[in-house]
Amino acid sequence: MPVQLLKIIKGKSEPPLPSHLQREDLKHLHAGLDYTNKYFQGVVILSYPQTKLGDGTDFLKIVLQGTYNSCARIDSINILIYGKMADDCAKVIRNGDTCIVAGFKLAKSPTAREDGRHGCHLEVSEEAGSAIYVRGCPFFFYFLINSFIKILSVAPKYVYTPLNHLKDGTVVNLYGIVKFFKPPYVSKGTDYCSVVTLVDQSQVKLTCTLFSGNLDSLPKIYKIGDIVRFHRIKIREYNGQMQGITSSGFASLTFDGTVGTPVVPRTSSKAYTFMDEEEKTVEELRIWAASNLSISGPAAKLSGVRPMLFFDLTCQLVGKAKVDGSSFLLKVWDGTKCPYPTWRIPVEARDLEGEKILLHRLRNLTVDILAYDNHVQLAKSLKIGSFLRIYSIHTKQASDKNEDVSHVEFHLHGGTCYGRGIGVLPESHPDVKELKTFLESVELADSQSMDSMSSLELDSTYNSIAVAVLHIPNMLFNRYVWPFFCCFAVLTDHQDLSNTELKTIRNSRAPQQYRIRAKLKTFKPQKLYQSVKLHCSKCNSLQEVPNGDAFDLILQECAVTPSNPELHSTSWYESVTWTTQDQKQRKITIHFVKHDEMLLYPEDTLLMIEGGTSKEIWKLTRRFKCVIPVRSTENDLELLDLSAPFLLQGKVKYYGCKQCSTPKPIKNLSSLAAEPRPSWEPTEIAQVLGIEPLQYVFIMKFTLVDGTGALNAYLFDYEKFFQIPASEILSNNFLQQKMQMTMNTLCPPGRKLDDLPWLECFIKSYNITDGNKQQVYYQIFDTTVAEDVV
DNA sequence: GCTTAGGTTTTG
Repeated sequence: MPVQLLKIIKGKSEPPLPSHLQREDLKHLHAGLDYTNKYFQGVVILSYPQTKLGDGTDFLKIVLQGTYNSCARIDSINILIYGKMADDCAKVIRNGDTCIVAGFKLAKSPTAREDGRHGCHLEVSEEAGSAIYVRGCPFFFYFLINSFIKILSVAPKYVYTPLNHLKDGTVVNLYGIVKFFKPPYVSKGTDYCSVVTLVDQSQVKLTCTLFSGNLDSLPKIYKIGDIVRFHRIKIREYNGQMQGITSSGFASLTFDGTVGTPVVPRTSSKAYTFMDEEEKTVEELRIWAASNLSISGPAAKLSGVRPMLFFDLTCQLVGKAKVDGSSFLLKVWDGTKCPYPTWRIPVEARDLEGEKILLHRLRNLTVDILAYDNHVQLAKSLKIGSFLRIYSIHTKQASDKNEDVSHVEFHLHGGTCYGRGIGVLPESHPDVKELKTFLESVELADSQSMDSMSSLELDSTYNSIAVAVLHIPNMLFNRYVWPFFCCFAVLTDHQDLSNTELKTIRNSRAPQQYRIRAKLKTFKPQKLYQSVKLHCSKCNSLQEVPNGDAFDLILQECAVTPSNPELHSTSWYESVTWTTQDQKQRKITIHFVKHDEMLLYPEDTLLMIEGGTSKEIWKLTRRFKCVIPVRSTENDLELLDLSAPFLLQGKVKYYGCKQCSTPKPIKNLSSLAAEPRPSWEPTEIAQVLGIEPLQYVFIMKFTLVDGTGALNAYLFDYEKFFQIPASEILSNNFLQQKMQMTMNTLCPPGRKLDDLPWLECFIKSYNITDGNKQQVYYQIFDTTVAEDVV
């Protein structure tokens, strides 16, 4: 078997390689030497399409990256494979596979000057007695390598054309804010169609007509104000205006347009570039839109519908039924009750799809929506239980025959004017999460009331639910609109204590607990970011959060030590080395920790990195679950100095206590990796690595007054007081704003003492002995800033 | 490779 697949079992190849073979390093390959008993090992980083030579011989060229040469400038070599072996290899080899090539001939590489690879290439064929052993790279690893390469490569530089610079007959990339859209619908041709009108800072509008046979490859726009990035859209002139139309290779990303929400692209494309620069563009468009476009507030609820209007409804599908050829019935609910009697469309029981019990139980909360004509096909395909946004539903008032009572009808008329149509929202959509939670609370209330109430009483319960629901859109609105947001009260947990005057507290012995009513005269530090510290719960020490420069310095120092190739690709991680494309040609080594080999998701993967900069590490944290910076020693990988974070997850750097940590071998991570679905919790990682984790904490000094006296109380808070995790505030502008707003409300700058708001909170007193002097201190506890609306 | 639609409410 000249081409053989190997498995690695406990670090050894299975079947074992012939014992006479010796491994040869890339740098020892020189023309004219004898390589009969040598083999070369490398990772496939590129394979060209299989071809035939002039004489009909099969031919395959692949590129291997050596794994023994992490310092060398040239780290890859071309392998030319001839005859049947080329055919065999083409069938099994993929990027990321480890290849062992034995019985090769060495020849001068004619392309070395252009491709920058080794000056020689290896030639192999069955006739020459060569053998190739391939160790398959698990698919997930292959996927990770590609993700990794994409993140750290110099990404192709896309140029984006402003909407006022579009020219007829060009294919361009562009950004825009969605001013109007038709959700994808079935066209009269072969494809789905979606019409999208965009606008940007140039105030110029562009209507794009997008076609695709694949519903998924059209942009995932859910509301006006979303932001899109289109690649390779063709510009044409139509009726004297520029028009966009899908061209081959069209791709799109869609973002929520709300200022302050995470910039996460919605896309069906697995391979897309999205870097800091793109994030900045989206944020700029969001800010521009917020002050230049009027984007409507929260969507309507069934409890808010009026007859004779058009509205968009976010709802869940409970039942569906065919009515006739040109109309289709959708039974939906959103947890609120329509204030008018609504029509019921009679259908045959056997035509009605949906859970009978649920349909009956929710009969007073569901409404019948009739979808016509072109919407029928899409309506038919909807899954019961899915979450929908139905655009431009028409409510019509009509009287029942022979009766005076009128009812409201819900029509989704034919055609796509005004964006009329149906969109399926993914479960991950924030509005769906919100709706789901609400629906669950309604169902719960419903099932509880079912036991004790008659059906007549049930109806009145629904009415009261509907009243409660009316407040929800306001809450939604205010979460993101800061000028209307205010926290004006401080709530406490223990309701049994009554208020104590500050004078009384100052005259009492410690330790004790009190509830107080006081004003916040002043607080320290005034620069709020200075209030964030790192705390060790074991030795109770506090320290400043190291700044980013310190981390960079440590990384630079570590990068001097090259990665030790002996430590690459073990039983529990796979390693890849990468040379940066810039002048410095730095080596970066990534060790992907294996867990369940079936897992395909970078976002669940932990990796260790050697030789990266902090910028590269942050890039990796955006795509992978955890990043641990490490360095090589002779025998093992180890953590860096504990002045550097031992782990990065999301936007948070996790530090360990220098006094209390006793770092254990990195190998201990493999025990976590062996779990079926590791959660990679920072605390668990810290534990197996022997790290005593430091926790981010807010430390502040509040000077409180109440007319009877004043006292200084310390705030020591991980999350509870501000409802903001201290760990996240340093990397999140939005949270910083929120904290500043909270403090401005508790202690408005420039306000006289009389005009300050009253706060209620808990404080406890305690004694600190310093030498022979005893002093009483006060600390705020069990207190949360309440959010409310002015 | 070509078509589909090309925003501006149905008339059930």
